[in-house]
Amino acid sequence: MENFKENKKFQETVATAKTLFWKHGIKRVSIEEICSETPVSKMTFYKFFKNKEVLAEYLLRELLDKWHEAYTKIMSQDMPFPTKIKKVIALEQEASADMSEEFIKDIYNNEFVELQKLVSEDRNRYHAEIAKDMIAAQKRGEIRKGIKPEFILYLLEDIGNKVVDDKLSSLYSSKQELIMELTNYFFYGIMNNQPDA
Amino acid sequence: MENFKENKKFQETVATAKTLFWKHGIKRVSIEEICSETPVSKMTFYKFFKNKEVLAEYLLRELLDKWHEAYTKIMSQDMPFPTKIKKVIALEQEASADMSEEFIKDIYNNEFVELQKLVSEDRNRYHAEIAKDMIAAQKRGEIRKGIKPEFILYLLEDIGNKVVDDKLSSLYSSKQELIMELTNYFFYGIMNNQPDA
DNA sequence: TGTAACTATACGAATATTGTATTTTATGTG
DNA sequence: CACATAAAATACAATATTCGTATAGTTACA
Repeated sequence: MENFKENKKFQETVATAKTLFWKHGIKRVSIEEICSETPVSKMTFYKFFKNKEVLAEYLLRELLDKWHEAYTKIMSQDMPFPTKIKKVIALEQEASADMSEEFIKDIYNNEFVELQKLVSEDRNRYHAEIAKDMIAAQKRGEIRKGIKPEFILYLLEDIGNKVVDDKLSSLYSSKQELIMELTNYFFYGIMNNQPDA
Repeated sequence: MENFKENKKFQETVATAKTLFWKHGIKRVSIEEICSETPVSKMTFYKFFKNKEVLAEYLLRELLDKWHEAYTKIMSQDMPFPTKIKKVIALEQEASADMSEEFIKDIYNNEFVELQKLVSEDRNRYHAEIAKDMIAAQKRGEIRKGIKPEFILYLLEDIGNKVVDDKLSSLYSSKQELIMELTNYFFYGIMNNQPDA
């Protein structure tokens, strides 16, 4: 696959797709809509991406990489642990701010198998890293001594499951809200000293 | 046409449609989606509505009637004119709060001719009424003496045009924002004593 | 049991979308 | 200029989706 990242038309196409996907989800947006909005001809589009899902994959990968980079940066900084946690939570919030319910649904729900795979693989990877950071924090006394590292990993997995739990989801008006709640619950729940809300 | 307003399935169908239309606009929502979400069979749907646009018409008429009722109520109350204006503006805001950009686009833009007709007819009707109220307010000294009644009507028409002006729209991140700005501009612009923001 | 309201299923027709092929039109670049 | 490159425009077959209707089956219930 060629690398089009410097290509102007490519960048414009990706930008349009991001706007539309974030607003309406993936299913409700057609390739032709992306093309006419950009504007770019359909032929050029297919030069860049095999199909709509591959484009969504590209965007999602971009998002996850950015998230990971920001997370690593926060964790590597020299600041109190609770401050880091707050920043990580804010990061989460920021990333999902302009994301529609529909977009998240399209990723978690149905037909886009590759996207689900991408997200779940990434989750595993990042969870391992987060767990590592948490264990290190525990050694430094920032996380309660009583918690087993395996339990932290378990909790992270569990959050992933809870996000797609319909019963729990129905208690919240949006997935973002639920994700925030779970993120808060996780980080504050394991911390040594509860910070002020 | 039969009157189904007491029918439970009818009410459920209308409720689902409202949720979906308000979120995604009209074009992006299919009849089948409304049916499976409600849930109601397609046959029953077509018993209620000839097609999607007729359903949207029903919802829009409901909305416009409610708006009008609330407006009349505010205007008939005994309170200072600036307070009324504020309430009317708040009403406008409230009505469009959970409405997506997409829904407004679908009404103003393109293919749904009947909806546009409905809105423009209503606009004329309500404009006449608003103008009447404004002229009465002017008689009571609540609106600047210098303003001609015809100018008020002209302004109201003008607002309708500005809403669909792409050049102006591009200055705002959403149609709602633009509509609010214009509504504010109109009401505050003609008032006798500028109320505190 | 009968009837009214609704569902389930199936289906043809219309539309929309996808993905590709072919031909034109710009846009540089030596 | 001439040539190469990139993109646009157009057209098109293959699918997929959506629409609207017909028919048969189910449920609720007086």
